[in-house]
Amino acid sequence: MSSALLADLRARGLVFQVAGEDELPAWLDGGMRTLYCGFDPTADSLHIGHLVPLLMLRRFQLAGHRPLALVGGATGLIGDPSFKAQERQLNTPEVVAGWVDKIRDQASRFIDFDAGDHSAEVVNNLDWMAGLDVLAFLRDVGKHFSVNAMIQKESVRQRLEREGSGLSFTEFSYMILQSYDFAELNRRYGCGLQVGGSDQWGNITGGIDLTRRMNSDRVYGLTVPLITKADGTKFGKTESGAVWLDPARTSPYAFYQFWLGAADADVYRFLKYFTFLPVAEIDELERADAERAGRPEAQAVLAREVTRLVHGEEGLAAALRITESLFSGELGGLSEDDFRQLRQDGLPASRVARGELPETVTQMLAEAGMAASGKQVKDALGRKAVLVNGASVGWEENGAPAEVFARGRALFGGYYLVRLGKKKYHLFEVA
RNA sequence: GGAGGGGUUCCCGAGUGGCCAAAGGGAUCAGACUGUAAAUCUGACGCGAAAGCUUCGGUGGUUCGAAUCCACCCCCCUCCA
Repeated sequence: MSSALLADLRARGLVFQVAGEDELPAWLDGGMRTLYCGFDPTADSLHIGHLVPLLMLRRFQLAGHRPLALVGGATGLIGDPSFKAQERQLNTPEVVAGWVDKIRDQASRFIDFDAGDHSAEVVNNLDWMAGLDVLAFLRDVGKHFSVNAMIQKESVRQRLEREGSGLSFTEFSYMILQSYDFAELNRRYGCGLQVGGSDQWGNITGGIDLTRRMNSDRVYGLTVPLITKADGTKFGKTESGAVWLDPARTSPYAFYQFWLGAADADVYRFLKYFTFLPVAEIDELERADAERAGRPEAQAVLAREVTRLVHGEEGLAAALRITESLFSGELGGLSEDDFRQLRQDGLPASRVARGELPETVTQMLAEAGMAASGKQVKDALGRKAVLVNGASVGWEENGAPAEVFARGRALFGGYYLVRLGKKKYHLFEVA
């Protein structure tokens, strides 16, 4: 059942490195296997950079295996130095503990906890690390690690070689902690495979070695590739920062828009990475798009699929509702109810008292978060790139927000849909 | 403990007394072109509507004037012990 899974993963380009390549297919075919992937709490939400490994767990579960999602309550207190340019700031245990809870809930949505013998589980490495005493750790675990080998790892090389940065013992030890996780999960759950991002290769192989030494068991590792964009810029960033999985941080609408904006050069790859659509279907879509010459459909498919995966049917419906009303036609078609709905569905919105309008339009839009600074709004105003309920606003009106947001220009008494540039919308309610 | 090197605007990285809100590149934002693409071209890019205000690790000082000079402090790196 599982060589087929591996073949599919390869076809999707999801396999970057494999530890134990020769035996892994047979091992997977040999029955239900347990695998894990770790997620360190470095914020109160996961972001789309975590999506590929998260979906990986699900892919394995769908193929009949048992996934463990590990939340790094302990490792999150230390900080992974892998390929990081600088030493990281430590977070307090209270803060990390709070993040652990949130991330546990998020990760849980992607795996099935009610799947019989291959039901997923969420584990926290703080459970076995918290009670570990230093001497036991150094004697029983540390003794298996060769510093000579550790400093050879590519993941820390930069920190060791580059002038201007350093590596504390704390972060250097991270690899040992993660390795110990693997050995511990192997002991507790018979876990035999760790998946992770390509930056985790060093940590994964460390765990494989430790498991062999401590448990005399042969275990495997698999990394997924780093997601890149054809234009060389970093994947997963928008002007407002990371794209989060938490709807309170990145609304389903913004999430949907992010994927919709995928470049042609990336979109078919992304479909393979981030959706469960069969590869053949994706290839067919690519062919059709190429023939059509014009606007491709792939972005819409990608946005729909991934938004549904992360935010469910309801989140997707909300995203589509907003997208359609904003980008495909007349605002006139919207009812007062629709405006309320838009706000609820995640369109950025704010409420201002009519008596408390700021002195300038730039101030108003910047404060609403439509632009990083008033300067940017100024630029947009000067280029006729600001529309209020469809009507262009010029720089000369900057000093008169009361006129720009006059009652007579409102929709349904107090709604002003402001557009800045081509894609940024904000709903103002002036009462 | 000793010797040396370094901390500049989101990032990289110039800048050693006025011409510096600070070169250049990247990222980002806006415009044109388009498909809510890509590439390209244009403009913006510390904050502010403006007057003006606040920056170059920190604190003091020298000077008409400092990112640039001096003192002390903090942090980082390299080598030696």
